[in-house]
Amino acid sequence: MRKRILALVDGNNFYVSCERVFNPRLEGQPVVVLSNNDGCAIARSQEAKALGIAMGQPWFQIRHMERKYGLTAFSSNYALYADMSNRMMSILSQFAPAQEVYSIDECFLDLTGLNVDLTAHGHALRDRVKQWIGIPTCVGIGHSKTQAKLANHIAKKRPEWNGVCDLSSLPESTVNELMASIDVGEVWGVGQKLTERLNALGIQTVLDLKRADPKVIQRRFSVVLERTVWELRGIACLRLEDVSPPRQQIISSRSFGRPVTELNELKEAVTAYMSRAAEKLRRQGSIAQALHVHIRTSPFREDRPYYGKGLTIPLITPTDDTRKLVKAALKGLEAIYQPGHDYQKAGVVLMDIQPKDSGQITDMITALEDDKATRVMQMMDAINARMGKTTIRLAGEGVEKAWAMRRGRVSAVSSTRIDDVAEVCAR
DNA sequence: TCTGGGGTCCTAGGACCC
DNA sequence: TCTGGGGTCCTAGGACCC
Repeated sequence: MRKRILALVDGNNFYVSCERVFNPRLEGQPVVVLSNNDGCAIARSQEAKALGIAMGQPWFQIRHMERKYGLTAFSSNYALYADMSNRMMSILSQFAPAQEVYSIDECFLDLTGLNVDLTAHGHALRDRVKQWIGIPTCVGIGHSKTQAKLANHIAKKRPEWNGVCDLSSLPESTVNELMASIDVGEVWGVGQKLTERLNALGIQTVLDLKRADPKVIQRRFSVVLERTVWELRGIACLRLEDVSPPRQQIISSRSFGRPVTELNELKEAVTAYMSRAAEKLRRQGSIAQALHVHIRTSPFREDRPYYGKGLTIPLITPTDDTRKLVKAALKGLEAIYQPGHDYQKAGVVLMDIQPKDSGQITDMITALEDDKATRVMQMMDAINARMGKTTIRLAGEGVEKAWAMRRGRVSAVSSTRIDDVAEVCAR
């Protein structure tokens, strides 16, 4: 059987690169993008990494670097990043017969059977993305997803590769040398806990893991890690998922901009979060038969007792109706709410998700009601799609939204909103 | 003062059944 | 006094990823 050839392409410091496209003065400067609520750094430029800023580091710990080192920070602007991502994925799709969009900033490409110089092909797609949308990328190529991931890591960390590393064209001995020089913790699927356990067994490098006995790994760890061993050896165990399966659960949860104590405000937040989750549910043509609602105080405050609780609620009949889902979620919220706490976060999860048109047997009255509800929801979604999110929403979401998150440093959505384009041009 | 959000998969263990 | 064992289903929690 012919070996597969897979590439992993990803945007370097993707969110930061998106901001730089519309603000070229940030080139060469330390830049971070902050999480929701401007809580912590979730993307860092090379210069920011060089300052020692860690992934996920709280903003309050690094904000002094603004003055000291000229650090620039942005609130996350997901509308912008999603739009840039779509453009990037669309360009990359031209370079391979099959593509799996793996996350907002990376995709796998199936290059099997392509009669080209793979390294040259990698440089060509990299140049195209840079030229057309201004995003720098790196390309890793190998015989499996895990190899492609590893190759991408090499392309990113070692400048001598010029952003493209093709393990599939290298002699086995060279690949092994590279693998011997990389910690096992860099392997896709090996996190902190597994690294510790592997190290305890004397498995320190990627090569050590590649050479481990798959059966022993399966017995002492899991079938997942056994698969990783085969993948490192160039035997592809993971398929390219070019059609994205519908979500099995849909989460909507957020920290508040300030502590919330009143049940009424929590109700507003849960109503808003469930509304967003239900929109996603309908967009993928599904219904949910259970939901989960949770609230908690800040786990970082040592001066107050922690309180967190969640409740899963089964629904008698599965639905995609925002009103029914909100009603159930609020009932759950009332059951877990305790007065006297400073709540910091709330969230909802839609679960037991099924396709809507699965041909379930219902009685005629239920069918008529469902039909009416479907039309109401369709109309709501259509209006919101045209006029902007939350143009029409449930009254329970509230108007003031004093609990809403802080986003003090958000950039303009330069690629999609015409008002913002004007703003960028006026700079 | 200030610490993200959204996912997947696997495993262990309990409940239940025969 | 003796007090099974194996299979299946479900759930909670762990680990990982970006």
